[in-house]
Amino acid sequence: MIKNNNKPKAILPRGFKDSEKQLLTLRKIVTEVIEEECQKFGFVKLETSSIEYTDSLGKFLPDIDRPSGGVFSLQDEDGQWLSLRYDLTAPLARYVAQNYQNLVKPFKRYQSGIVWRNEKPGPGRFREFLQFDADVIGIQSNLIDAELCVMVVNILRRLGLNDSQFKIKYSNRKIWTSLFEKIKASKEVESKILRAVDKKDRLGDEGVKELLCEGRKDKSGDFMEGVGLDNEQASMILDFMNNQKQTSDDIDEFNSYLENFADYPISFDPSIVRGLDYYTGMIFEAELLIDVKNTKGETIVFGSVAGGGRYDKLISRFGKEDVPATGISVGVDRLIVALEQLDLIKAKSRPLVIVANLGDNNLSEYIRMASEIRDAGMACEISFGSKNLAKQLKYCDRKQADAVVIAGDDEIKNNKISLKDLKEGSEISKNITGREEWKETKAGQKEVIREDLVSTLKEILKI
RNA sequence: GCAGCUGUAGCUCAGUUGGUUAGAGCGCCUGGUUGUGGACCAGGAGGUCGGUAGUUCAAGUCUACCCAGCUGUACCA
Repeated sequence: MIKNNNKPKAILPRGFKDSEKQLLTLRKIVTEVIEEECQKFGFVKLETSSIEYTDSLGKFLPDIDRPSGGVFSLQDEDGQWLSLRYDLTAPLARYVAQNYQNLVKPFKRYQSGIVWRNEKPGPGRFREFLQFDADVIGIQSNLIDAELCVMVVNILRRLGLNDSQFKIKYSNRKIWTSLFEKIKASKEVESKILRAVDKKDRLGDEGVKELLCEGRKDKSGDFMEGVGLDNEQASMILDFMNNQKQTSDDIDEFNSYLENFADYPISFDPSIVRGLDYYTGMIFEAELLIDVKNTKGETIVFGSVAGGGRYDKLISRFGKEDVPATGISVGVDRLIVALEQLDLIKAKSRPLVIVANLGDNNLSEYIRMASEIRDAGMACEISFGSKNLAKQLKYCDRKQADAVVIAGDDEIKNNKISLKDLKEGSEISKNITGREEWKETKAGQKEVIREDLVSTLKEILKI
């Protein structure tokens, strides 16, 4: 007996998945809506390469201990480190810096593509996923940030969400500066505070406070050290984080655009922080307000489906002068999960007709019929395997075919064909219990003359 | 990375105080049916019990270590 010991296991690395018809179709539908909306706002499509030099992606240089911390990296023949992109913004910054002279400014581009992250996958979080980005390079004004938010609302509405099912929250990085001065926070502590505030949606005010002070235990009982602030400092931060009444010059300008969109669900929320270091001004996030269930049927905190903000320093990293920039990313796959649960999108596919094969002596006729059906815009395949009709019908069932053409020697001799509406047949069969009755009923089946093949199929498929 | 939990058939799981040949449901395959999908009936395939070492007359069951998965959490440009 041959042992399997040394053969590779047919399994996928964790955090990766094969994308099958359903997902691919939905991706296409959603992406088309997003792209159309971007085009309406004057954005132009760009595709950058999947691999970049690691150092142009950011500060994550491979080192000996962690050759790829967060990113998938490999070393080129000349010793240079290359990495798969982890988002679409860093490659955009490189592209703009590289082609700055030739670009029309402001440069508005959108891009849709797979990105890779070498980190631990969680429920609904993969190491390879589809991201969508729209960015504007070269406009200082916060009006364009507001316009991006309006565009996101348009997109979500067009995908079928109503205004009670999502909201856009915005804030501005700069408003924290004065508070940090008041509580005399060092640069390092500033980062820790923002990181704690960022967890508000998941941990609530209490959780954030624990993180700001002595630390907190997670669900498994593991203890996380806190920032070490005293009670008074923590309270000031919590008050600030929940104070909806603040403003700043940036926010005023942003709002002057939004005044024209009073019915848009866009509101200020100072607890929006988003990432770190990277953003320099306005920041925004699209949050779904619906209950989303995981594969086990448990309700989960879904988090944001889109987010972005202003990053005025990203392009100057390449030794150029500062270029103002702002942009938004959409997590398309996450959005699809939500839209599917709300039953807002369905993957429609071309109706499929199968020509049953009841003998190779009729093959020429089967091929002619298949061509006619395809010419009429339907999908059609000829059964080339078993001549057993039961097996062929089982195949039709599993393939979710809509109709089957049954034409054996008798039919062809008499210029007839039998057409079976599989969806109707499946309905009829629910009321049949006996085997003989089932066989005789030929549910959903009718006989027509050969010339009526295509027209009858169109009737059955309602096209 | 840290912590908790879980590893028995493709999937979901049962398996008694350690005791003979490790089971069930679902799924899969074949036949009933070379001219009718479902249901039904009959039969069948499929397991290094996560791994290694140990305790024992005897280990799926007990012990140690390792590995993997899940969940939480940290980091996340």
